[in-house]
Amino acid sequence: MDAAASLLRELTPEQRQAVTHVTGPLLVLAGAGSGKTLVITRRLAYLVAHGIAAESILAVTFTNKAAREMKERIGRQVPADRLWVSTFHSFAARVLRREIHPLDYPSSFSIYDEADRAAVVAAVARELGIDTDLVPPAAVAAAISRAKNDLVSPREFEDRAVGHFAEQAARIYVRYEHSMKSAGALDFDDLLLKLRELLREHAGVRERWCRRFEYLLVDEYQDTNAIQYELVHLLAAAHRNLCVTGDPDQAIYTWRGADIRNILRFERDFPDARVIKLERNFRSAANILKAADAVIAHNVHRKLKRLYTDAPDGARLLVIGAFSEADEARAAVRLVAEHVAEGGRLRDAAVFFRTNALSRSLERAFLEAAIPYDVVGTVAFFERREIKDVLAYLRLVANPADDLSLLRALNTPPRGIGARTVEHLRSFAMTTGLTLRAVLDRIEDVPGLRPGPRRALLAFRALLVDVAARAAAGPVGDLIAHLIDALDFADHLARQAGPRAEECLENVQELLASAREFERRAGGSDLVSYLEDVALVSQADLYGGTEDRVSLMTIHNAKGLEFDLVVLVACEEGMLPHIRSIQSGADAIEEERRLCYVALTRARRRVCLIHAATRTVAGLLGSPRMPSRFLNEIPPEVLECRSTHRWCDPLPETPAPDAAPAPDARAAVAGPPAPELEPGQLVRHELFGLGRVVRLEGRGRGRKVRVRFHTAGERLLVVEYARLVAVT
DNA sequence: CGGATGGTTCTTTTT
DNA sequence: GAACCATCCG
Repeated sequence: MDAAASLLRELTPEQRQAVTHVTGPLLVLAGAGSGKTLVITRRLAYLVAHGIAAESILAVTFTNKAAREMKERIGRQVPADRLWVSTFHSFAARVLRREIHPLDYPSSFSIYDEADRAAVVAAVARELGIDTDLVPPAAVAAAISRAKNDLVSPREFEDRAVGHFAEQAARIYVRYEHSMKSAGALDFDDLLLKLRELLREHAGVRERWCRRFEYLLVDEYQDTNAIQYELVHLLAAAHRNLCVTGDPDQAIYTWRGADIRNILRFERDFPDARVIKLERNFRSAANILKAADAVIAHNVHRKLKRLYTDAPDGARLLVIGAFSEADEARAAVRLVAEHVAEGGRLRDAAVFFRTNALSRSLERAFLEAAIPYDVVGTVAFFERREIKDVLAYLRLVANPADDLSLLRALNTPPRGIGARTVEHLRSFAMTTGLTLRAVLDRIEDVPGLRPGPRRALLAFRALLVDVAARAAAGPVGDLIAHLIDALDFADHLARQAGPRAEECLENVQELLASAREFERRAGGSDLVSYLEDVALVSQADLYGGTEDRVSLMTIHNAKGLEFDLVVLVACEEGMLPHIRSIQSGADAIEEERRLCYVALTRARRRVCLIHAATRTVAGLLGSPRMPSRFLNEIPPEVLECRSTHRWCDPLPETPAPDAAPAPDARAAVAGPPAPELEPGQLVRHELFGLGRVVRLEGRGRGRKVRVRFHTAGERLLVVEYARLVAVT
């Protein structure tokens, strides 16, 4: 029992209670920074240490990354290989692979992401001859998603439809479902819905999984939606060994169907539930906590909760007024540079923003300052065009009914199959009720094809047959490598992507590497599970290498993370709270306030809030901007206000050697030793690609190098930070 | 058919 | 500023 005893070390009495609670319902209301993750991992390890079989435990987290980390942490204390830790969506997909048969789907079903759904909606709208100006596909896609979350079937949707948009959306919804079904495809909402259907209507399946998982834990319960709520209750109904954790003040996903009431009514759902509040904050300096507390206190619809800390006040929160977004970005860079100069590491600093578009000016500024950064999920890796192109072939092989993937692969790279040919194929498919893949097999019967396209189609079919054979024979990595080769993909990218070709090719190489990595991690190379893995990665999953870089991300992506320094940009009316929320009313404003709360409580030591007086939105300079109302909600005594004109120039100097950061931090920032540089030397920069050294300037730590990059133009970089690699 | 060109229209947050 | 489109020409 030594292992079990060590699991209780260094816990507060409340934390200990939560960890040692074994049977029956448990609600852990965990304030920001109160050690929630610690409690969850310790508790799961505690269960295993007390003889509960790991495979009978299911833990649901918000991202796959959180799942992986949690599993790893537990694994350090007890054997955790057989523990199921995953997101709702991954969990659903995993169960459906084994159980979906009664719903008349193939177990190799495709998973369609948001972009795929939009494409299907657009295609369906076109088929139905619907004017996409009056009925925008994006709005229809959103309406369909909302309907699914509210358990509204296409038929019910149709019955309720009032007005042109709703009526047309209803027609599209009906046809969309049909199209998904015949493609053997599920969208994100379907994953949860189909699992719900199975558990409700197929007693055998229900019993199997309810018996299998005797202990359930759901993290971030405040952000579960109605279907997730129902799934949890279906699975826990028999044994009621259900632990949920969360914080209503950190609910930031109501816009996609999450319902805070799920967590608020837990005690009513389970009157005998044990409720444990974790209110002591171990993360933030007291001033930061005071500010966050004061802001969130303005929310009316709220369960009262008080966070406290023994930590010292720390610095005041810095509020900076900038002129423009460029000015703001420079201020952010300067703050990060100062953090490093004071001995901090880049990986302990983060810049948060409300919308993705705001990352651009920041990226430019950090690039210019040659400070390495990581952007979490701007264009998510797996949504890149070249990646989706390659994956389309794999998806098609895994699920030949997947028409969307076929259409994508059909003429990428261009092989002489144009819109007219596609129309012939589609109308033949429509009249015969065949999938496009099946139409290819009967290409001889398709009327109206000219010899050129017909030959191209035959070649395409032969390619698919070849790829399918290889898929059956070898690992996914080999398959991708073969595809890149067989498609002449490098050549294709060079033609299609122009100056970005190299970057695209690198992405494709990265895909190959990730497939190999998957083979290692999963210990197998099953194509279907690889594609599932790919489809369900979240933006946050791809973030967080071991490298020392400053993090740039949306507040939503910051959930669950913590940093010494947090810079929050665009603290303006219209951005935070966002204009759309201002327009949609009080509840939306409260969610924006929770976002602000989440942002503030990520910080351990230092918070800087920046607002700009002007900002270009959609290429246009907007009207003057007001500082965010949330800034006014912070008590002035914990604030320090500045404007950039007294403060921001001159630009940050590289710290002098004697004022240098601690050796370990410096080493981390500097990375590998700089290569010997001289004019004419060919070098590679991680972001700018290949270039040639023009000139060296200065000496010592501040030494700079001017490089003319093939694609990124000429740039002046600090040698120490630029991480140039000499190319011979 | 495919690539290039120029015009138009957006931008909240994401599993 | 970029992503998406419609249109035109080789």
